[in-house]
Amino acid sequence: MIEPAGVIDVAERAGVSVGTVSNVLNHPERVAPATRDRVLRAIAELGFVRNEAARQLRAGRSRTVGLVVLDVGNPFFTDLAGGVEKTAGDHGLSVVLCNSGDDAEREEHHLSLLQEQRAFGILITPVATKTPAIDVIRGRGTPVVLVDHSSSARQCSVSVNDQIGGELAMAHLIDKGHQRIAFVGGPLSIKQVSERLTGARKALRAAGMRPGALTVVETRALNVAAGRQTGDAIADLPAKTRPTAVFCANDLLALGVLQTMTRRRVPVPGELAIVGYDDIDFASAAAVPLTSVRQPSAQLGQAAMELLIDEARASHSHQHRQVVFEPELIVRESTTPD
Amino acid sequence: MIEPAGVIDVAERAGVSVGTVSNVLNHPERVAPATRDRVLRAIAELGFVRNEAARQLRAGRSRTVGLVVLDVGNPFFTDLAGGVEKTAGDHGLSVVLCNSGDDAEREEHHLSLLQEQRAFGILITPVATKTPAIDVIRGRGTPVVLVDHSSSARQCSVSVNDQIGGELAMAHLIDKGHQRIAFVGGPLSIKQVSERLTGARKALRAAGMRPGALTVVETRALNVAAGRQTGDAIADLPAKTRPTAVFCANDLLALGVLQTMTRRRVPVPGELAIVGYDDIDFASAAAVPLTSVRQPSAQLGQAAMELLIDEARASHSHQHRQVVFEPELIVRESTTPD
DNA sequence: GGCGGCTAATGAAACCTTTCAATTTCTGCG
DNA sequence: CGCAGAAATTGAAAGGTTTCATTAGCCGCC
Repeated sequence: MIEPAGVIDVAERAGVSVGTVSNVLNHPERVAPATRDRVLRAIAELGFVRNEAARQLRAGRSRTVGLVVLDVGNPFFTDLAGGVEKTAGDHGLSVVLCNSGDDAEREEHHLSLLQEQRAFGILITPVATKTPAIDVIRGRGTPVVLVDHSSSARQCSVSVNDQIGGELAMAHLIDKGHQRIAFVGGPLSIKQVSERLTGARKALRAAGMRPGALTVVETRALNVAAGRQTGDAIADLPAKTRPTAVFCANDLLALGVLQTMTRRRVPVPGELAIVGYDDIDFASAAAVPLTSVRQPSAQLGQAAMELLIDEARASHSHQHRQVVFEPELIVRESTTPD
Repeated sequence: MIEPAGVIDVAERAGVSVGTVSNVLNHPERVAPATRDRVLRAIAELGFVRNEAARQLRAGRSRTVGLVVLDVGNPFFTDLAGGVEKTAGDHGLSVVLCNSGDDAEREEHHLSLLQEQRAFGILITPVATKTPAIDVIRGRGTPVVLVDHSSSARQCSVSVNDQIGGELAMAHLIDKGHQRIAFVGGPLSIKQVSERLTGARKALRAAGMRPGALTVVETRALNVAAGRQTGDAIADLPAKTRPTAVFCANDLLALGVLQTMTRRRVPVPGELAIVGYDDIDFASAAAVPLTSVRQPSAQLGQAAMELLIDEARASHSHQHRQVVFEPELIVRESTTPD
């Protein structure tokens, strides 16, 4: 293990000053080609690697953006992360992916780490609707963009209209003639979930059906395991009162429900139609391909990153914007009997 | 946007020296309780946030470990990342997740960023078997642990025995009476893929079958799309020469193949049995629940992180170790006709 | 030959924290 | 009351880069 070389060593070897070395690294056009080559050679010979900590200390701000999501296990978020990372890369920024796991404490922990790192900016799908820590961070001058979460005009956000998504899903089920429908999702404190539910209720009213036609089953989490559990609860109901369709707040839940139905030989969609949400890759590969509400996840990530960059670069003239995408219903076998 | 406060401001406000402030932050036991409280109050009042860059500059090394994986879209890797992150968190380290996407160039890019950040250590599933950059990094004193990749004694690694996994899968198919089997996976340059193939061939020999019984279909990638494509190619073959079983190098491929078969009404496992690899959550939720080779992904991550910490803390007395886990075959409907 | 105007290169200061040897303050005891 | 020893606090140095006001070097033109 050799002592790592610094700019000073490079400068010495190349016979120039440290300032010149720095210029070769950051403003190559300012230094004469001959000198530049000499410096570059010295860098290669010494195996010099720039110390990002020192650069950052001087710059006062890092080149890293934090992306805090609710669940890395959910392909929706990894797709979104893909969009973020691509756009970030195009602007010379790197991304650190943080998983809050829908836990406010972990979210807070990640946020403080990001602040200590003087993150360039933060993209976050917050656990709670009201997160004072976020305002504090923005108050300190770090741009923050809310992702998959609509918001007031006081901050930038990127989202998909969850009410419309809920309406699309519900209207589709009503259209197929279902009279007893269950909404499966939770915790309801998650905004996306409650909005989708609101949309579903709206569709119910629009169709002139009584509110009792929709039963809400609140789950503890939005993953496959919770779906399986809920599936069992539903399958246990007597066929007469059992819902004939479920609208799940995301695809993981839907896949869990579907899995239980398959195991317990409840025909889908014959006895139970299922609609999911997100249209992840696995939705179409499921036991019965899932009808699902598609969200433009990668575009969402891209738009969020672009907003963040705008807020960072034009900090004074920046106008907060709320970008809202439209979801799209993808109909598959889980709601359409052959 | 207020000027952010530094240790100096805090010291001034609390009426102590900067050294004491630093001690409150890093060695609270060294400072008298009364003083400590005064400093903590000043910190709260000023909204002081430690500057990680400066701390790092002084320390010479960061508290971040890099985890470079082949595909964040693959749940196997996100599960693995979960294990890594948990273990890292327990030791006060944070993790940055980097996606190489099986592209050597992106891998290299991530590695240089990690070096510039003076990463505490690096966990990597390398794209190529031979990656000189890794040796250079280790030579500079940064611990590196290979993940899901066995290796020579000259470095730490954590892996699951892929040959045995291949053998298990293949032996199972042979046991079910299949005589024409396809191996689907690629690029074969990925070690995990070629090892699984080697294991499959071994099982073939052990069963006394001719090598021609196994056809190798090399894919461009290990994702659902590649699986769908291969599925079409297989389904296009005349029933007489078509394999009666496929062993896919991972579950994403298997799900893709399965999806095509379902769409094209080729009965699974009736006309085509399918075995996957990794046993991701979605494998059991598939159209036909997938038989798959389970890997202890989270444990893998945990073990890798522990090895890394050992290498970092006991750098001189450290003995490189190769931890190898055993995979396990999970049999489901995709290979067992009712 | 001298001088203006230009490009290229210089080097010290600043960024903020941690460390550690040195100093001050406290405690208990003779 | 003084002193030894322990405990608490101090303050300057170090860590590696970037910035920017200066200085040096060069060219062409009067």
